[in-house]
Amino acid sequence: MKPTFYITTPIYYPSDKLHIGHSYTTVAADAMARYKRLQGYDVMFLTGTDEHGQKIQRKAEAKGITPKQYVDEVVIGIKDLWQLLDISYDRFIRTTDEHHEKAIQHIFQTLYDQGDIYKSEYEGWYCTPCESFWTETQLVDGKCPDCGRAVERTREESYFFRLSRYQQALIDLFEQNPEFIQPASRANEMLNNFLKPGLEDLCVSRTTFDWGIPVPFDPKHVVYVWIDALSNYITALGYPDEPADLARYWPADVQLVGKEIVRFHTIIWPAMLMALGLPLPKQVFGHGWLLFKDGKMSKSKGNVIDPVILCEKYGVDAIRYFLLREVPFGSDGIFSNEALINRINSDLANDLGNLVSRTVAMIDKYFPGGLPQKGLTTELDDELIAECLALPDRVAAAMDKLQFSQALSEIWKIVGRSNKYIDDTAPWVLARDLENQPRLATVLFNLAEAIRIVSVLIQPFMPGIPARIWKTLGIIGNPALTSWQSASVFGLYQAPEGVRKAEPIFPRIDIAKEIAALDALLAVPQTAMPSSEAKSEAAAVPAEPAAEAEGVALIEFTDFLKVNLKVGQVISCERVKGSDKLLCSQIDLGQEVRQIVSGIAKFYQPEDMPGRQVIVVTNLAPRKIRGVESNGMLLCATAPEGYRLLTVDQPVPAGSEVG
RNA sequence: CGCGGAGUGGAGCAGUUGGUAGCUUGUCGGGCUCAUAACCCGAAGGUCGCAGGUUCGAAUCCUGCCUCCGCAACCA
Repeated sequence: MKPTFYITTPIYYPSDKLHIGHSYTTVAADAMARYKRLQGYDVMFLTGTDEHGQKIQRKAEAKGITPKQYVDEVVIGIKDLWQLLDISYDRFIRTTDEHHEKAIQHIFQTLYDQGDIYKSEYEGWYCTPCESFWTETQLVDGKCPDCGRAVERTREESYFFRLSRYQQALIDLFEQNPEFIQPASRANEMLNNFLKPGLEDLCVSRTTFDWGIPVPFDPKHVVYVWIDALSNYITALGYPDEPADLARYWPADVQLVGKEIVRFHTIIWPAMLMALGLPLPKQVFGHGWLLFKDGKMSKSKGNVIDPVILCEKYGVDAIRYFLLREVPFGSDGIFSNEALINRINSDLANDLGNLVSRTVAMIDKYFPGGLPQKGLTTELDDELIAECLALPDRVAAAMDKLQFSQALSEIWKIVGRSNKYIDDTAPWVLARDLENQPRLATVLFNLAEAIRIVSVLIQPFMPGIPARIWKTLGIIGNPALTSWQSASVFGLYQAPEGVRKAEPIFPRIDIAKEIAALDALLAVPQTAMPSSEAKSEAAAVPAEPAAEAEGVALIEFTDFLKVNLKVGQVISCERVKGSDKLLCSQIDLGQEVRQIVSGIAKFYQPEDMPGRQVIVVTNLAPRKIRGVESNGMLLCATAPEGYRLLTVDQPVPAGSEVG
């Protein structure tokens, strides 16, 4: 029987459009799954969606459809995205699947029956209009952080999971299994921040919304995200009533998560499994984030990168290559259009693509009838051959640690070595003399062979390109030359029908032109109108339901007129005490002076503010922020470099209408 | 003193059983012409955040400090 390999991604929350960060995790998981399959493992690669909760319920209500209708639409888009990115998942779980819902009820009941879940009261501050609970620390100036109105101390009946019971077992787990959390530094974070200070029992039900799985014995409660979502990794395998796959694949070999949810996956999840008497996953890998030059990617900064657009422009394989090569898996990395294009140009077009082109061109030119297999070998060949033979093990060593970047870097050393080999052997010089034919044949044979080995080994990372290389090398449809095992042998190449010259597999990109186009495209990802270049497929592309939910609907002119905008002049400005983001300004609006609080302290100094003319929304409901009353809003552009205040290009009287 | 991460040639990064500081990209010079103005070679460029300490020897260990970033409450 084949050895098994079970790998998971988190299940994604379909309330927002997925961005490059989600793609990053999923592409990494896919590369690992493909690698293991090629090695001969019986692989189970699971991904899916976490579809319950208040936020989804509200989004659906806002659109006037049921939550289920809402998530059904979004899931179609997500699956299309995975198809676009060549994600080879074996199973896609949705927490609204009937089997999952039953399994969750079973888990909840089991934990309750054995005393791991108990009923108690959740004490907090309740805002009646918002129907929301808040903790002490979430309150703003003692008021509801959503609406600013008064909250009342309330107790809500809730079910709790006895997380505290597993504290010592978790500490032991961390200390005795350094492999459990990767990278290791994250284990310390968990130990110091959460485990050693002491674990509190976890509230695992809610009564404030009903889009969720009902607690079986108390249906006014729904199961909260912890048990509902985390359990997907076992319910997807049929737990509890169809245990065949569970027995086959559980425990998971590795569970990939972003670093922001390491805590849930290494504390709550193992505790739940302990309570259920199930083995723990062998490893949880918390990878880093893709950041921008100015920090984390987020919608509020308006710089979410759309994977769909990138794939259309550069091809899936190039994007996957960039994601896996640019940043060591586990660390944070910076995403920029320049970095992307530089990678594509130097690694893919110049190094690999050009190597294939020049090799195929020479074989075609010097041996149009086909390459003789054997020729004259010299010492110049030894190093290339030795490095090719050593490559598969190096790749395997890196992959087994999920070091995709390192694995690719090893492969590219051979690409570089091959380019150098061409210079060392100078085939065009050999070609001048018929006597050198045997030597020339060997040189080109070795090059074809090195390319063949590289093409086999890049399959996990770039699912599409290898076949194109095989076609041009004339070895497509010959499994003996393209199997994973064949990468460990040097000397297999043969192409009875000769090579076939083809278009470059990775065309070079004109940097300056592309950067400008990309910046323009990606700067407005939220709008309903894709630019002409993206339009062709964006219309057919999945992410639409989510995009709509982002509120891009057209409004009537009369709606626009509801917003009252005026030009104001800043009279004075000071920091809001105890905040590092807020400035409080007195603004002259002609008829009156307004106090307005803005989150721009990172980008503007209080002393630089007086005298500035700004655009003010004057008819916003007053709101206390950090205890300071704010009567309006200053309009800002959210540039990659930070917020930039809107202003007028010539001074105008304070209080001038904008419209 | 809330928690955590990071500071290495222009940029992005490697670099822990402490022993002459590496890679990619960029710049400059040279070579080649099979190839996607691609490829190959060479050069310039760093007191490894700062200050102490341990050591024969520290980017690497210890102490203190500085700066940046993320998380946590504040961006109407």
